[in-house]
Amino acid sequence: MVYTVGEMAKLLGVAASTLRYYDKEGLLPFVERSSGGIRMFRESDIEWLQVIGCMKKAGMSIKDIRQYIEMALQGDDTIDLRLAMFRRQQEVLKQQMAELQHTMEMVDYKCWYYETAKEAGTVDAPQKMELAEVPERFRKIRQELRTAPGTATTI
Amino acid sequence: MVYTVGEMAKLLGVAASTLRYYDKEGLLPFVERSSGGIRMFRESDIEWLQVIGCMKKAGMSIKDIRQYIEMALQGDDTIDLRLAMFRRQQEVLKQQMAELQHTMEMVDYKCWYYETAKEAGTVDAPQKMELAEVPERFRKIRQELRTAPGTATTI
DNA sequence: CTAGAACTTGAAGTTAACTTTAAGTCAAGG
DNA sequence: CCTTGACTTAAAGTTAACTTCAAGTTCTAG
Repeated sequence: MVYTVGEMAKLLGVAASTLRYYDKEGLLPFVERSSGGIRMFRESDIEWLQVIGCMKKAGMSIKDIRQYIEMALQGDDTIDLRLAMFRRQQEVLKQQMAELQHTMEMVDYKCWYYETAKEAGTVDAPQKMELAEVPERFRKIRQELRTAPGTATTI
Repeated sequence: MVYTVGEMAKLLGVAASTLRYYDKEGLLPFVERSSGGIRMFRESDIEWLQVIGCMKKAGMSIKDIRQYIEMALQGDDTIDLRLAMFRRQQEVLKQQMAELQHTMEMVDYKCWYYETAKEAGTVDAPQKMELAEVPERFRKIRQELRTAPGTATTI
């Protein structure tokens, strides 16, 4: 089974123009063409496309992804390089996860903040509350929000 | 203690031009000016800036953030709206977290894939391995990578 | 009082990742 | 054979979020 660019785009849930753009940027050198020049995506190309999609979600640029594709096409000589690349990406993702966790704590705090404000009818309630009255799990983030990053708050 | 735009930028670890841009976009209506027109950031403005930073990390656009700032300046009438906004953002973050988790699984799989390839000296080793030989925790993601999204693989 | 660093603004420039347009080509059904 | 819809390319346009530039102003230290 082979697919045209439009069919593959539909299958993956992206725009056909995106796949053409990726091709132009050298991300799809493995896609073959018909005698008339039309792209023929093979079933096995789906894996390439899924990996590209995941690398994009991991925050990698088109340029970085092309490097990976080029390495992969070079064959077994680049296994070490590719392994190193994914190991580095693992670290990047861990970092992203920690940041996301932190952002979530802030949003949780803000939800509590506005729930408290709603009950009292004014933001003065949470805003002027003593730290000791604030639920324990929000104390750290509250302190953090009120000071510049990297500013130690311990006296 | 008040800060100029350059001092505040340094404190927060961003470019001064970024703060000026945010101001131009209406994100910093609370920042006062000296008689000569120079921005004077107050200690308490740090909290606003931290919240803006967190909202950005959560993937919100400048425009969305401005809406929040405008609501906050309107006072207690918009508490409900602001609460709804952060609740929605909570959902968005949960979704992001799930995606990041999934991306991580893919990268973990790829690390295993290239470690196995490295040992064997060829990517054929992991590529052509039977599903049963693949470590259990990578089977699902391997299947997923090899098929289009939403394609059920259970026969 | 003045030099110079840091501030001000508006406008233009940058970058990444697409998307759209225009002009033309291919392929399948009738 | 011919229509029609999907394909092709190159080139231009879009968008968000900044960054840089140019010309002028303010503040601080000597």
